[in-house]
Amino acid sequence: MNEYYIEHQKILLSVDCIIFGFDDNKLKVLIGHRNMEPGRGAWSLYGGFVRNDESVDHAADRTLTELTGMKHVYMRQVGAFGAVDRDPGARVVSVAYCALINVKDYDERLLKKHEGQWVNVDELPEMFSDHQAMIRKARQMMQAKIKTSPVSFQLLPELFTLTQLQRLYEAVNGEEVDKRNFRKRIKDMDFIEKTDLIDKASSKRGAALYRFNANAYDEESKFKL
Amino acid sequence: MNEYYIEHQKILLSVDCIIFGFDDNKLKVLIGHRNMEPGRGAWSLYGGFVRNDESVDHAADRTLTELTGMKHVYMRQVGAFGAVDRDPGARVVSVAYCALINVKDYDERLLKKHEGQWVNVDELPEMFSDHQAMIRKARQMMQAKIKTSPVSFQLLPELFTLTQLQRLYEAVNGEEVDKRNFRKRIKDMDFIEKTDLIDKASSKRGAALYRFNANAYDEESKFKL
DNA sequence: CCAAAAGTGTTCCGTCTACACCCATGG
DNA sequence: CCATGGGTGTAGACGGAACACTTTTGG
Repeated sequence: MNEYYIEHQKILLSVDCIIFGFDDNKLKVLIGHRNMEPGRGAWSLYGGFVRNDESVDHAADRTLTELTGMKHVYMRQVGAFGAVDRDPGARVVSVAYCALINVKDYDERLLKKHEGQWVNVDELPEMFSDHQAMIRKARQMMQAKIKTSPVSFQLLPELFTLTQLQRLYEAVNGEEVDKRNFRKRIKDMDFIEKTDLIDKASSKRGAALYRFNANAYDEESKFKL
Repeated sequence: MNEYYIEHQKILLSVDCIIFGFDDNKLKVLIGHRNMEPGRGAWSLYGGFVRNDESVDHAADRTLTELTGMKHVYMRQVGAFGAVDRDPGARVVSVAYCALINVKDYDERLLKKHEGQWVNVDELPEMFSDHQAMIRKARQMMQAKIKTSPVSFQLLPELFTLTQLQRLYEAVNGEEVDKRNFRKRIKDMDFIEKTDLIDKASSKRGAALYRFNANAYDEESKFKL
């Protein structure tokens, strides 16, 4: 009986990437126009089919690299989306992945070639299939993660100011927090290191630049924002 | 180029169920012997292939019902497992689901027919493929969930004592908690209702039986254990 | 009568929250 | 000289953790 279904199963497997970035104090997601029928032209996440000789994780990495030129990016599985009619053209089950990138780091030309657009995660357009639901789920994951593990730094340049970090935190969670309390929590985490450098771009006085020291951070470190 | 991969994709899609139960103050998982080559006879989760005309979620429900006779069971997706060589016989990607059932509720005959075995989640045998990893991930999800949402009641009979609930909580998290503090937290949750009934099975004195009132519990209720 | 589980409050300590003013500088 | 964002400390409220004894009853 199992053999019967194996022989006749006609399900395609794809991946979709929810690529988050942080810019202009807003959490953004990178989307594009779908380049296949059905639904050609609709707003869509970037995705692709899983190849026979690669893992599902690898398919997601590859999709991201093809789009941005970036490698070794922080990426986590969001989940499988498997409704029968989620793709009107064929039976396609898709595994969604969430990637966090620094908006300044990708290859501009590649992005232009693919006509990628950064959109505010709170102002999504109509999108193909269940892609909005994928983004919502990814954002929830992100909100949970950012409080207890040092993922925020993936969205920032190597050197950042505490105000940038705070604005990022606020953008992800959709609410403002007290500056003094926020900075107090940062001080408790030794692996967020103050450098001697000053960023003069954001203010006249200048703000100290910080760096996340991944080596100093390890399993027993407490992360709490 | 996409078309090329669609045509040639040879990936099968299955589901696997991590079925948790609570018995003898231990968290258990229901496993069986694999009934297919390769790996026939190895310890394995219950699973099956996704049909062309059903959602992935539905495939998981169906698998559980075929095994236990139970419907409308609490079930959540754990994630997709997609390593290339995870199944030595074919390219199979599997979506794992976690189900919580009350050990007394399933159909004994069906379970016997399938030769299901409850094993302590802390003492798993060698298992087929990545099934141990699936169980570990499901357990982590469970530990996170049980603290903030009322899933524990899925593992208990409708009427239960506070000691049972506490032992369950301890079994999931692998550590003991203080009885008085635990009961204080229960008192704060109005949707955990004390009944007039007394359970005499567990002690000479008898213990009050409680019930989870799902109607009284709603979105704005706070759940914190 | 005693073993075994049920049931019950208070104190302490650490953590989180609320809150307002001075500083440095470019224009 | 002033507008703009950077930087700093304290007091009070709240929530979590530690902790021990009495009750009931079957055997």
